[in-house]
Amino acid sequence: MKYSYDGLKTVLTDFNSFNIKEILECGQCFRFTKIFDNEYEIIAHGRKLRIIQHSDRVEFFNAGKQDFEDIWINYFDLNTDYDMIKQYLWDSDIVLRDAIEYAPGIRILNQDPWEALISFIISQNNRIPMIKQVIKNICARYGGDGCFFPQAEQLSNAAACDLRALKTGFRDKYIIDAIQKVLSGEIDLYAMNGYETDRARDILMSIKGVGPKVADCVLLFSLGRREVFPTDVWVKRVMEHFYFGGNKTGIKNIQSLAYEKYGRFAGYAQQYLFYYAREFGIGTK
DNA sequence: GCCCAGGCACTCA
DNA sequence: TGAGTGCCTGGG
Repeated sequence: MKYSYDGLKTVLTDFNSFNIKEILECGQCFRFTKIFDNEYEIIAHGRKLRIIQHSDRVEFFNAGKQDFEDIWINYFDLNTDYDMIKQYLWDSDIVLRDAIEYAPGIRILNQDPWEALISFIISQNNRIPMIKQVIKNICARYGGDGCFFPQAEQLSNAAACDLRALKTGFRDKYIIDAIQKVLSGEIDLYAMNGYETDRARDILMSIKGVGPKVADCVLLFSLGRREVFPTDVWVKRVMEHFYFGGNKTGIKNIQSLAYEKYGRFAGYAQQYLFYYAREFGIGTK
């Protein structure tokens, strides 16, 4: 990886495994807007970033050298060797090869834990365009002038009916519970980096409306736990398709198989599989 | 009008 | 302990 700042933008060159479309549209984040093919606006960590991908370089607008080093390198997981990970997964199981080849530019973003928690609570029993809209509504109402994702403090005065007016639906009470647990200090998301994964998952699941799937998404996408394998309906379908002859099976069977086959890289495998499954509608016919 | 979507809580055997 | 059911909302 090489990068330089030209006074207007930071330009990333000599990179591998980076495709902005695949990164953003593999289901891990919600605050982005497509401007053109290979051009997106992303809002994260209190910044608005415009990003344009060319064949030989990626341009980060509104990102000075300091922001790039302090925020975006970590956010885009640029210090992780994806070639090594893909090679490991490629060797570990033949089923993954098509999925990796189909979207070799996927990366797992390192998002803010609070934003990830609320976003994935909203995601349950919901569609992606609707999830994006609800998050946008919350940011517009509580995120200040920049419409950034509001911290728990900024949401401290929100009542369930206020949230419901922003189209959260029945998830309003879940968001309220998350706000209360964080504000009271009962849960400190930013202290969970040092916890064992199982302990962190249990703590997350003590929040109303947070089950295994939402907890695993928070662990994978914002707490760096790349060994977890969030198993939503798409991942369940694709796993049943590839490993269980298209027959229904339980989440536990799927996850234990994933840990067995993909090991500490199960989270990455999940992303390749999810993207592949959705693009081809695997298991829906 | 009905069905369903990137789950979860709740109820009841 | 596991299966069944209802849930906001809006687009097909």
